[in-house]
Amino acid sequence: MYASSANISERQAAPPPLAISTVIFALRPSESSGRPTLWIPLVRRIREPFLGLWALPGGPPSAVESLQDAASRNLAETTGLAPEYLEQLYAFGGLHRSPGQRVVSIVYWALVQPTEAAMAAESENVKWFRADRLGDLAFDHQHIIDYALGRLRNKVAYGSVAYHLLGEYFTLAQVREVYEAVLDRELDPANFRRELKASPEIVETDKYLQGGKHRPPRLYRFTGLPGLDPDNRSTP
Amino acid sequence: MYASSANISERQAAPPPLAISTVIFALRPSESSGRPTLWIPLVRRIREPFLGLWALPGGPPSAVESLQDAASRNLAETTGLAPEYLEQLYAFGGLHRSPGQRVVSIVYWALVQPTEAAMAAESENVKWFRADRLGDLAFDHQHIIDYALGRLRNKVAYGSVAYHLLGEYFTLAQVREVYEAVLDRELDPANFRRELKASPEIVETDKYLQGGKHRPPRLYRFTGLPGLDPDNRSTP
DNA sequence: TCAGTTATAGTCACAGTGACTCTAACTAGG
DNA sequence: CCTAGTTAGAGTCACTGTGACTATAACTGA
Repeated sequence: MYASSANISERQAAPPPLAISTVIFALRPSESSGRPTLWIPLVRRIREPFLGLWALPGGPPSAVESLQDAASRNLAETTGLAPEYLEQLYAFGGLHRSPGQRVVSIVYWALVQPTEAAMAAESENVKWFRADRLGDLAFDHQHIIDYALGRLRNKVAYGSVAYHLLGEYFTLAQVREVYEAVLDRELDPANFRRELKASPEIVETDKYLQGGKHRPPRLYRFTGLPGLDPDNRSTP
Repeated sequence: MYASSANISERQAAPPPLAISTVIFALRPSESSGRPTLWIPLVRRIREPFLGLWALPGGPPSAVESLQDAASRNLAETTGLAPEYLEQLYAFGGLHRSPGQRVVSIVYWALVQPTEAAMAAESENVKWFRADRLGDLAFDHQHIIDYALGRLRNKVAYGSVAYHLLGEYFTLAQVREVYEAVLDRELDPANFRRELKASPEIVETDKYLQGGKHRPPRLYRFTGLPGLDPDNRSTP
């Protein structure tokens, strides 16, 4: 009775087309406050559906690259950047995500460093937006970005992922600003510093950041693993 | 320069075929100790590649069902059961997962209740195995199961997912046995009980479990949400 | 030289938790 | 009926991590 299910496994129906998309996060100073905020690059739709609207960068995976390589590639193509952190987010496969044909999207999310992000390529059809001020997006991309933001917040709160949004050297106050921007709440500077100093992945350097109007803060480095798909490091 | 990337998004190459697979967990008493252990149903391959080996239940999604519905369906087809908990695990898309054609598998993981699992359908080509004694599996399915086990452990340790492996009524000691089986270490009964009693999702009933050789323990119920894809509850 | 600002160290009270002890309530066997 | 054995379940104690807060250090700019 149930044995026939093994047959079903290999019946070939018309497979839904597959796409890879990537939510790319980087920090940029806010125009108003100057404090770091999250930004996301989007590409303009140049055909129907949703012609003219902004959408996540993406496309079909080529036959000779892994899913992660496809994500990495469309990140490079839209921004010219290499990701500091890249991880699979979720596979979205609802029936009505795209008008007309049904598409299954495997979505990745990436973090890139601000120094690079500042000089990232922009053009008529590629533009960066503040993550909290996106306007109308194509498809279900607003929903996907919300989901990615949730994951980012979760990973920042419980993991050691915030450093991938910073450069090689950073002050503890800069790390705190990243946490505050992502989690959207203020943190006690003294307690936050105590917590970071307890982490073995954060090491002191003998450099200091000069140029402020106050006592120069010490610079630190992150010595944890580079964050390329930690969930899937050994997956073929 | 980068604007052309928007074109790439829609160039149509031959898309890799898509499959949905499901890792299904249930508790059964161990033959030796009688304590609960994790079991997984597998289906026998009835064609090449890997003819005769055991594999995860799965198949292509039909054009008219969501990915989760497809997972739910092949769960019903192989075991005759409805999942108590069902969540997306990961999309595996390496180039060499399957000899010959490249396949992208979106894998779900499920928990089913032991009362049902005990009477689950078995046949020549569908059989349950202890999760820690599987033997040689087809494709990369051993790797996928290891990954699912890691996720299960993590969710048990930090979430409230263990109850979906139990029936409606359970004693606190039974919950502890589930934790011990999944996490593979012993837990202090008194402290564990204190922790559970602090959780508002676990409520006392006025029933007791009779039939032991000792003081009858009180039965409790879980009042949290049913665990059908909490990550994706509102995703189209 | 002093005011302003941030860095950095330190203190205190409290909540959560691991290890442990003690009593309650049942069954089984004589 | 009594006692030993077993698990249920309550409670204690010391330690640790953490939020709130205070105090001092080191710089800049007027």
